[in-house]
Amino acid sequence: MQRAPRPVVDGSSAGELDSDFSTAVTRLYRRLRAEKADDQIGDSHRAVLAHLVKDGPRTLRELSDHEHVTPPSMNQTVNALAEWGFVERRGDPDDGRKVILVATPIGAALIAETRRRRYAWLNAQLEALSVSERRLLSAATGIINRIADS
Amino acid sequence: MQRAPRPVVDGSSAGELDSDFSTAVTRLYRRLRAEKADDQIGDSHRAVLAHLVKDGPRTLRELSDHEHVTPPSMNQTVNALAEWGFVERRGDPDDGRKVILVATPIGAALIAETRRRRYAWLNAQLEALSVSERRLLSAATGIINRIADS
DNA sequence: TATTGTTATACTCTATAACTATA
DNA sequence: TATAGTTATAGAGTATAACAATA
Repeated sequence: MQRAPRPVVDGSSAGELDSDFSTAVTRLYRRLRAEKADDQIGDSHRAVLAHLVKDGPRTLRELSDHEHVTPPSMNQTVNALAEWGFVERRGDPDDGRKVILVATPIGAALIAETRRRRYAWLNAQLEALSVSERRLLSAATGIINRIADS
Repeated sequence: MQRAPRPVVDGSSAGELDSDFSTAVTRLYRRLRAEKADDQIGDSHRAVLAHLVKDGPRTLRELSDHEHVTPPSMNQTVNALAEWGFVERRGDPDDGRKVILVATPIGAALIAETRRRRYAWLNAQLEALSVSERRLLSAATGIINRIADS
């Protein structure tokens, strides 16, 4: 069997990147989740609430698209957030089918407080990087978001 | 209440990065999982099998440390892989307590085949990037792995 | 008919607690 | 006593299928 050609190893060819990059993202995701384990609110719930706080009210469909989960799945997440008093369901005056999800003041406060506490571990890792490495990660963050949204 | 100071916005300060970076990683993880959904083998199982194929035999503890999950959790993953014939359990001749997990030829073939098929979506996204953006992501991959391992 | 949201249900992954075997 | 692995069980998050209400 012929070996796959791998002339370039600096990451400038896409074939080199895919599995390495994918694996790295997956492993960091698990690590982040492990670090943030015993928090008030789970990771999925927090992501949705933070999105609502940051970017304003959204419909269920918009939320499920944004987080790349199915509408029923998002509905359960929203149910929990509503039960806890962190979001409110409001009808859309223009379209009776739609439901607008809005973060409550309590929800916004939770996100603010969580941000202060929650990223302690990651923040420490980032502090340990050089300035140029942080700039690099910052630039990578933009690219990663673009890929996630495409 | 006083606003948190945010003089630098180019990502060179760690405080800017934490939540943005964390959110980006989480969202890309979900997107990757959504893309890879109907595959022969789940994401967690694949990661373990790929690790064994790439880096050779490992003990259960080594695997659970590497993937940042608990040993019982990893044990279930390994049980499934063993049932499917993708890994084999072997005793350690030097330490009767240890079990060495080894990828079988079938397991290695699955990873090879999966690599060809599985990253189609991500690969297409990466192809669409410029060479310098790919270099940037490649460099970021190293940093991400370092953070995940620390 | 198509779209939005919802309910019911099941599956995957991971965790904690408790146990066995070996060092 | 400590460590490696395992079993039993539970919880979180997500998916699919089926349904209701509105456009």
